[in-house]
Amino acid sequence: MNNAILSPSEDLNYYFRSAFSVTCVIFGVDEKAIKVLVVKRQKEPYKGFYALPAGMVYPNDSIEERVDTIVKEVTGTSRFYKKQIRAFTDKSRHPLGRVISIGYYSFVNIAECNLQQGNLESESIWIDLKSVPELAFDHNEIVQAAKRRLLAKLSTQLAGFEMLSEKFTLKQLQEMYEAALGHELDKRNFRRKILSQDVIVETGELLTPWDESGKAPMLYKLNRELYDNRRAAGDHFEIF
Amino acid sequence: MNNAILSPSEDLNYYFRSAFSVTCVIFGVDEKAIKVLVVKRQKEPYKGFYALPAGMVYPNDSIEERVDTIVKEVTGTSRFYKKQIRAFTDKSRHPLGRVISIGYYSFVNIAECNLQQGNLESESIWIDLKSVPELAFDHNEIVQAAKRRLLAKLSTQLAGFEMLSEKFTLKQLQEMYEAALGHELDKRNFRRKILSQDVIVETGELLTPWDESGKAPMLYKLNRELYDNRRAAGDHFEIF
DNA sequence: ACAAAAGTGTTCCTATTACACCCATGG
DNA sequence: CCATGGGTGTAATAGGAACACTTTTGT
Repeated sequence: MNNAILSPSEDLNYYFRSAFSVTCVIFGVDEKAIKVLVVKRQKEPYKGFYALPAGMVYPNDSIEERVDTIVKEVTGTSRFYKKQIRAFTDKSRHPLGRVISIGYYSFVNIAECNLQQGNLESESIWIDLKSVPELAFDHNEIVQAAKRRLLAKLSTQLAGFEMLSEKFTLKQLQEMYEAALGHELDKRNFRRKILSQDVIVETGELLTPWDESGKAPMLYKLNRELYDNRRAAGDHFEIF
Repeated sequence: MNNAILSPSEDLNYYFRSAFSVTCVIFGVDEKAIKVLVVKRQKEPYKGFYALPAGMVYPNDSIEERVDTIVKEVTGTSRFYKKQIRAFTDKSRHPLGRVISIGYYSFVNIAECNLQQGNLESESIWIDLKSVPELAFDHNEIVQAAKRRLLAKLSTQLAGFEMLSEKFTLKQLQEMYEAALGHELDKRNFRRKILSQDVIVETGELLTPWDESGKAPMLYKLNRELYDNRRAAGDHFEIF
């Protein structure tokens, strides 16, 4: 294509020949590891490859709503956090034409999910973030970018509650952090630092059922209102 | 438009009716303040409003190259840093159709710039980041996002050298940081912290010409190779 | 000799780290 | 009563913040 030979009117129309999609990196924590949701592709291109949940977006559809729809559809839960990573714009990233994709990362609680298993449309599994296989399109690059964002978020802020149940033990929170950071943390220092932020509060309930020996641990929850207000006021809940 | 009435073949084509643009938030430092480059629009829509430098992107053009072209064209320099902010995707952000814009922020040295002044195409000025007027499209939102990124970058990392000359005094570096952070810094602590990172090195030259009284200050420069290598290795040059 | 800016060390204090025992519960 | 995990405090250290004077140069 040569811009110079187009007349002004052809020119303007020519801009409106691109498409965009959204691509979701959905994170959860399980077995003390960070997992990513991938879906086996049932059709070309990249048939048989695992890929991130993604979808084309119609010109008059909202991007964010499209992401919400995809995350809900594929996980079966509507309690999740999401945030845009960036646009992925390689010219050759999609074989069907110029399709730029807006990447999002998302946190869900794996225990609350109901993956659509075994139907023709999708076969989805949680894979360990440390052993992501070769994925379709540029999805490995998107996972890498998402991983950096997850790391940056959790290593500087008190966040990621959507990967736990609404009520959680401090040990579960700590294990999520250890999985994200890739190293162990001191129990006492961790509890002190978290609780000093004043937004994680006791519920008064103990974890149940409790099969282990010893005392059942206290359940805590996020004071979401205080958290959101303080974030809106610029507080970053720095913890490391 | 109603997706339900489209046949599958019409359906696929329908995706390819969007356009995208790039929008650049170009930062510089001058008079101990962070400035943003804005251009007065000579045509509709938003004729007469100030806007960020931006441009539509053809379906087969590279986004990043388009950004480079725009930044060079509007500033007249080709020494700059740039990084994607995110995609701005509001359905109604552009009156001519569905145009999502990929936002970039950029650092340039204002002293090295040659703005295209007074021609019909553009009238561009540096405005203080603290007093940005109402801009065209969703450009105020893009400036806000860019400002947060600039703050995050400079307040956690040793960065922003592209806003200074290749050789700079530590005082100039400090004043850039003070402008970005919005508060003064202790000279001795600042120098200690910066130099302890080992990537800012003396050139042996003194700043010249030197009209002030007293001793002319030492010029320093970034050891770019070491800096890039250490960044590639995951070093974040945290300084605060 | 004086005015103006450059350049340099030390002390104090706060924040982070490292570390070990008692308690409650269920079998 | 014993095995297991939950829950708590303190001492040592390192890093950040506060702070003032001497040196150089041009007028």
